[in-house]
Amino acid sequence: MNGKLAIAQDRFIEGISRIADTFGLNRFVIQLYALLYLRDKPLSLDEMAGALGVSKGNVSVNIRELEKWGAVRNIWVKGSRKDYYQAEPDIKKVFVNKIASAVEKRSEEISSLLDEFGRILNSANGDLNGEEEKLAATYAKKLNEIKRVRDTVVSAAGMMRKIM
Amino acid sequence: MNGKLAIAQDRFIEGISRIADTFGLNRFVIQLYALLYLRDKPLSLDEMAGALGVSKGNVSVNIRELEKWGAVRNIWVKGSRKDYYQAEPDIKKVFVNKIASAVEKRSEEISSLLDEFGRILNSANGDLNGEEEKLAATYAKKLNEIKRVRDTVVSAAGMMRKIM
DNA sequence: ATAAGCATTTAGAATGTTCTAAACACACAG
DNA sequence: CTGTGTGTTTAGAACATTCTAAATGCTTAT
Repeated sequence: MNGKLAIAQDRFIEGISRIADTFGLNRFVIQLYALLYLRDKPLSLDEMAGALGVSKGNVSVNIRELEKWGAVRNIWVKGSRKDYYQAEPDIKKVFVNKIASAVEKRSEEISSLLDEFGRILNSANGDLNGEEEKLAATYAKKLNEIKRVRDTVVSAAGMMRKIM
Repeated sequence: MNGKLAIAQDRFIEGISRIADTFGLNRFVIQLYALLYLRDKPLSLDEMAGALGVSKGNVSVNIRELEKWGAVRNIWVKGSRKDYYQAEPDIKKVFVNKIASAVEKRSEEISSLLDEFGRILNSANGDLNGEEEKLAATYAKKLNEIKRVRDTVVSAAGMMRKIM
């Protein structure tokens, strides 16, 4: 491959994975997707491992993570016994879906945490002295505030899905 | 403090920090903010360290992280030489700002990465054979696609700021 | 001046995560 | 059958992050 193209590719893959890293995504998973996305054709495990300078086992486990995201799919290549993978071409769909579904999932976790918090607060209601009553009231106020934050974030994620 | 209130508080702090962790946020920073937010009054470093079962040095460094976010502020308490900190009460503002500004920052990083990618591609333009030309064209197409994703995400973040 | 009470910094311990190389299991070809 | 080419799993090495306890340094009180 032409040297400049190779440089461009490596630079892109490196940069994009470093950025994704700051959002808690596994750096190498993103590198894998970036490679397949840029190349826009099916690659085998060995080709990916070679292109990224990494072990085959590593590729094996992380490509399946991408499959779970729906970011990548297994391709049948006639005459080869190898597994080939190709990136889902609609990157917008992949990316926005990933964000929106992460938000929705966290939102559910928060909801159930808040429910539990509320239940414990209620169950404490009988046996509180004056000072504790005040604290319990503060907690209850906070609980409602957080619900509103959750709703804002969820609705932004929904909007993102719509305008995508 | 009443046992049930303490349980509610600990459960909340633990749960919320575990959730935030999956977004790449430091778990303990979130615990600190959650504590101050729930209590809704100024606490000293020692009180925080005690409440969270953690060293004072740890609190010292992470509370300043929260200050940088604008999530917490230093409070003067008459007659005490200690530093007290209180949570910014408008959690929605804190939270939405944090998300929106993270998105904006990443967006700039992506923009400059894409610029660089484009420049290298252009500079390669002269000396490409047929096969390489095709690859370069693919790369260029991808570059534009990513720009559109970036714009979608940025505009969702902006919207979130508006509806907050 | 000296001591006491703080917050901060630091060196390194503890913990958590990611990666590799080798072992393994399976399918197919000869 | 046996060997070869695959993908997967695994044990532990390499690396990165987070935390602590102690050292430090600053400020105030006496």
